[in-house]
Amino acid sequence: MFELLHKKISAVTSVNEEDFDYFKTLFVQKKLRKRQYFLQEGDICKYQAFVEQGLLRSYTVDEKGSEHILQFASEGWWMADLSSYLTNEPSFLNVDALEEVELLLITKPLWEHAMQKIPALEHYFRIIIQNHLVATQKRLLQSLAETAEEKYNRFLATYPECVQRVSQHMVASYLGVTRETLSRVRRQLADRK
Amino acid sequence: MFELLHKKISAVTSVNEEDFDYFKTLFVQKKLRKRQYFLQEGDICKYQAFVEQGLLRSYTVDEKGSEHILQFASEGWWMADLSSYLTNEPSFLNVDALEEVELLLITKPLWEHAMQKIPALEHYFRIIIQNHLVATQKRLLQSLAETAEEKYNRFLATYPECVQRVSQHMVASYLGVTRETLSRVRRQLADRK
DNA sequence: TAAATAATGTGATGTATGTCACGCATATTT
DNA sequence: AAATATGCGTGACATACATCACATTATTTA
Repeated sequence: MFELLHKKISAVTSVNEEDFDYFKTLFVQKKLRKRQYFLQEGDICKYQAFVEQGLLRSYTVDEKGSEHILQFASEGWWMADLSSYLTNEPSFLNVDALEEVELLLITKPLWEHAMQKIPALEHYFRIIIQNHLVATQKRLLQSLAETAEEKYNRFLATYPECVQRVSQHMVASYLGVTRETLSRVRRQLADRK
Repeated sequence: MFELLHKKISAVTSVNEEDFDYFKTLFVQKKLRKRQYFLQEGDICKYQAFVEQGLLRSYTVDEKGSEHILQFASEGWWMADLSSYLTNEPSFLNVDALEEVELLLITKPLWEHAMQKIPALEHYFRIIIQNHLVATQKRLLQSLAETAEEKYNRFLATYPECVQRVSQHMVASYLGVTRETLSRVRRQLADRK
């Protein structure tokens, strides 16, 4: 049950068996049905989730009711409203399951305790947060510089597996365009072929 | 010369004097004139910079020649093309000085060596990178959800000091609108008062 | 202090994308 | 199997913002 987590950590750093055995004890398992919320706007995000199976999304809903997806998370990724998790303030994100999911949950106090006790774990999280930051910065600049078509092409190239698993409506609200615009972009691409 | 760095680290974690004395030896100092490049697109980003004095920006230039600012960094902040710094690949960002600046520079091998040797430093960087990620995620969602006027108002509220120090052209290219649009937004706000 | 450069404002016009409305096909639920 | 919800495509029209062009005012720099 912790094979994937062990594999992901080992890809970045080495944690000895004893330390990892301890780390494992800090998690609780949780399963969610498709469409079920992991977190709703306004809740305090008590847990960070490691995705063992399935697919989640985090998103905001603006005053007009439009959804804007911040992140998809499939097997091997972490998901939370980081801001709420760190500060204990109400979350501005919603997180829900796009497929049936199996999660490993850890609270902030236990997470911090583990990192403090095991420097290799702090190293692991520093690295993955850093990579996440780099990816988010690139996405921000692309969202400022690129047209709808360029964004869609880049998404296809960057997350080919994800395109198979989520609806176009989801892709559109990740890219920051309407589903109608995405539909037209797709037709233009198809016509040109 | 290292007072500000010491203060910033102490605000997050505690590093004993001996460790900090060692950490200090890993930096070289650098001064830049206004408008001088710290890094140009295509260069390898060999150094991460801690800003002791002055103001920098990082930005991309798209095919049409428009600039998109990723970040401003004033006293107490870190600046680099993180992606290039971490991977040793050519940077896609430009970084230049908006004022005369004094920087403390550290290479990646020395930075990593310090973090490996001193867990409190890895903790410090994990925290600041994490905060940076949270801020970048919020900005990304806001850039998708908000109008030009809302973005400008939020910028005013979030970075009041920065508005004093940079031109409107810079603010506009941070917000992802043209300088003309920003000028019109400002007039509407003034007229309404 | 003159000349050059950069910053800002503003009108006229263009355009990518959003909004609204509807039809059809495919899942999902009862 | 019927009823309902969900996803996707597409036309007509609206609009926020970009682009282009030029004038005015600050700020450098020679």
